[in-house]
Amino acid sequence: MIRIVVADDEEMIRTAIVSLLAMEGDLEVVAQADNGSDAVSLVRRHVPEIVLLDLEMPPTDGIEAATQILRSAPDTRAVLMTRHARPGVLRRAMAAGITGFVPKSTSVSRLAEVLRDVAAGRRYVDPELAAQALNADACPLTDRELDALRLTRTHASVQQIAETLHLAEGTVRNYLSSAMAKTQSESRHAAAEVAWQQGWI
Amino acid sequence: MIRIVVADDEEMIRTAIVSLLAMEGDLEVVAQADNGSDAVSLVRRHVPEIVLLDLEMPPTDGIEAATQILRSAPDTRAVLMTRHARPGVLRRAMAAGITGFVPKSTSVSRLAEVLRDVAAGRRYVDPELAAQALNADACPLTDRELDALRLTRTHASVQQIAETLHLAEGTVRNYLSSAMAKTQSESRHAAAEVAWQQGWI
DNA sequence: GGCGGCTGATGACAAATGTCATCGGAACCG
DNA sequence: CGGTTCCGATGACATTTGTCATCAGCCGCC
Repeated sequence: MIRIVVADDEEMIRTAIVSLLAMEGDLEVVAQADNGSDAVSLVRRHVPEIVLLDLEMPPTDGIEAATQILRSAPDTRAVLMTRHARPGVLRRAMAAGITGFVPKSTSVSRLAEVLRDVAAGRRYVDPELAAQALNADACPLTDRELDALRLTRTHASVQQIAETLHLAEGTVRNYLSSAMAKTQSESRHAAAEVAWQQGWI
Repeated sequence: MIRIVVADDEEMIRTAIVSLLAMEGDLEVVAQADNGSDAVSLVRRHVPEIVLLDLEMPPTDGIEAATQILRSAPDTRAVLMTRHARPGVLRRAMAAGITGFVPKSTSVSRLAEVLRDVAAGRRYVDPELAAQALNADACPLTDRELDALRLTRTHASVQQIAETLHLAEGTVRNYLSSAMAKTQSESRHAAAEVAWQQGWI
């Protein structure tokens, strides 16, 4: 029996996945969570073979949850699911030590196969995603540029960004200007969008 | 046998829903689509009792698809599912003539019950959503203000918005300024976000 | 018939944003 | 040691964006 903890904030899909996985005979869902931090504590309690994590889970996202889980339960293998497969995310997820990565364009029966593979010690990365990630450009942006873009996505003004980062306004403008040039965008908002789409932030 | 067409762009959840509904005995999924326009033509072909539509489906969203479906197949009843239940959306969906509205925080078994209710001629609206919608403020924005905000969400500049809408730049600035005042926002981007969160666009 | 709201526009002005050149310090690498 | 890159800053400047007053036509409504 392969013991699994499932975390996804969307009830409908989580319950659907759990029901279908439960019918697979060799898979047992021992606990489920609707957010990242619950997932961390549930894994600590149940120590399953596999934890299946949604990437998009506010406030703690899947990669962050996986990082914490793999630190406290190094024998548990983490498999990430994602809705929108942004290229750079795979790179960050691999760096966090995850074992499997599937897009939500996978059927649940296929997912079950992947979970068996992972339990058997193999890794699984969706080939489409892997190809994307290999073709993807490495992030050309510096840490501070990424900081400024992250805050831009929250609709903050340059002044607010400067305050938050404890920088001068002009410095923030410089970072954003540089980020816009690197992403060939015409506004900081568009640049932030590009960085997001690429999975850089 | 209740005949159903299901449309959701997310494969994993669509296949999961379809599998679980199929086990219900009295429900039969006769076709499925991963976008709005396919859903419209499938309903035209199969003329099911019910069409189950995801709200968030690019490029044609669920409300738009429902509108077209109910025009060409007035006997089919439309049920909308949504991930993020923005208050104003329910109002627009009801205006489009949908019969059921469920959030994706519903389990699939509960969904099956709702579909039976709807097939039996009843309406179903998630009570949580209904309460939200009743408390929600009516949209204070004019059509043109909404147009400008919609384009703002795509990170277009004022100039680009003006070109797209065939307006003078100054006019667009006026609309946006007015929208910002009505939404108590400090930038057009924030105003667009508010309008989106409220379900006005 | 007048009032109010929506649409569309203009002009003037202030504030925010983006561009560019330039500087200094720190860290890293060959 | 020198070169390069990142970080942080400044000042001057152009452009974009937002504000405000004002105007005109159109429509619906009392």
